[in-house]
Amino acid sequence: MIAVISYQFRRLVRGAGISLIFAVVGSGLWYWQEREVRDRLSWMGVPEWQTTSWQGFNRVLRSHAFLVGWSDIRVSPLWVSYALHETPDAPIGDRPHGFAQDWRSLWPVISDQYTHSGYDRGHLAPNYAIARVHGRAAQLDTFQMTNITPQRPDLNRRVWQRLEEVVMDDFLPRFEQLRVVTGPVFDEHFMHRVGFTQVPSAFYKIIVVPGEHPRALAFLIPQTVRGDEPLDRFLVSIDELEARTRLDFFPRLPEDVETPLEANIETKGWALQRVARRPGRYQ
DNA sequence: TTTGATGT
Repeated sequence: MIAVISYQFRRLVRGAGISLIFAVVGSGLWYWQEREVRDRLSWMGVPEWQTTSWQGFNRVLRSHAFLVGWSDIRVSPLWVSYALHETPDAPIGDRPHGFAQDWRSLWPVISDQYTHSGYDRGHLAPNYAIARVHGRAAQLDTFQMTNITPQRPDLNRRVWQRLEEVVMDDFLPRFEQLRVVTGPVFDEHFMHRVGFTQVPSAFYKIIVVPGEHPRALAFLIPQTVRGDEPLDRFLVSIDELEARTRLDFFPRLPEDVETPLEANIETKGWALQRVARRPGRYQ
């Protein structure tokens, strides 16, 4: 009798041990692969939230060519991170007709909620840039609703479009490699929602030239723009964006590099005066 | 060829 119990017990222990090995090896592989993907799609670590406030809490959603820091509280991305490199000219895929619900958002975020809201479905990871550099599957990912935020048409179709065009037509040929972090800025006195999604009061975009001596340009653009403003009017320091978003950008950057890069607005070498007033393609 | 959307 005792012999039978002890045999079954040993079998149970052995089974548990094998399960544990699978769990450890499996999660180790997941962690290693996830870290590799994050390094490829971000720069110097994904944005971290300041632990003293709930506003920055987010979880990382991974797509083919970009990462999304998703907030279940704002029902919105807080940041989107992607990499760009020069590619030969080739036709890109057709613009898809609609926007897809993303099963990873806890609350249902549906394209219809934007209809007649007065806000565009504004891309954070841009359709054209991602399609050009990363191909069709990545392009389709940008039409997931977790990559979309409510943007006023004069921002989305004019200033934001002009900025994204300058990134692809000027900054990328000039520097060959770029890392971009972009996202919304919220104002606690402006609590309007589209569906479940909180409407941002402004948007930021940080463009980084990686390397031993990194450069960075940061923009903060309010919803209320007319559309024809010179782009350099919206330049800010990364420190200011960190104060407004309660995020810590590039947490793995060594402090002696981070301090000047994030405190200063350094425009030398970007040839901004040549592109800041370039007219948009629409309206 | 090719950069944003809307709505019929």
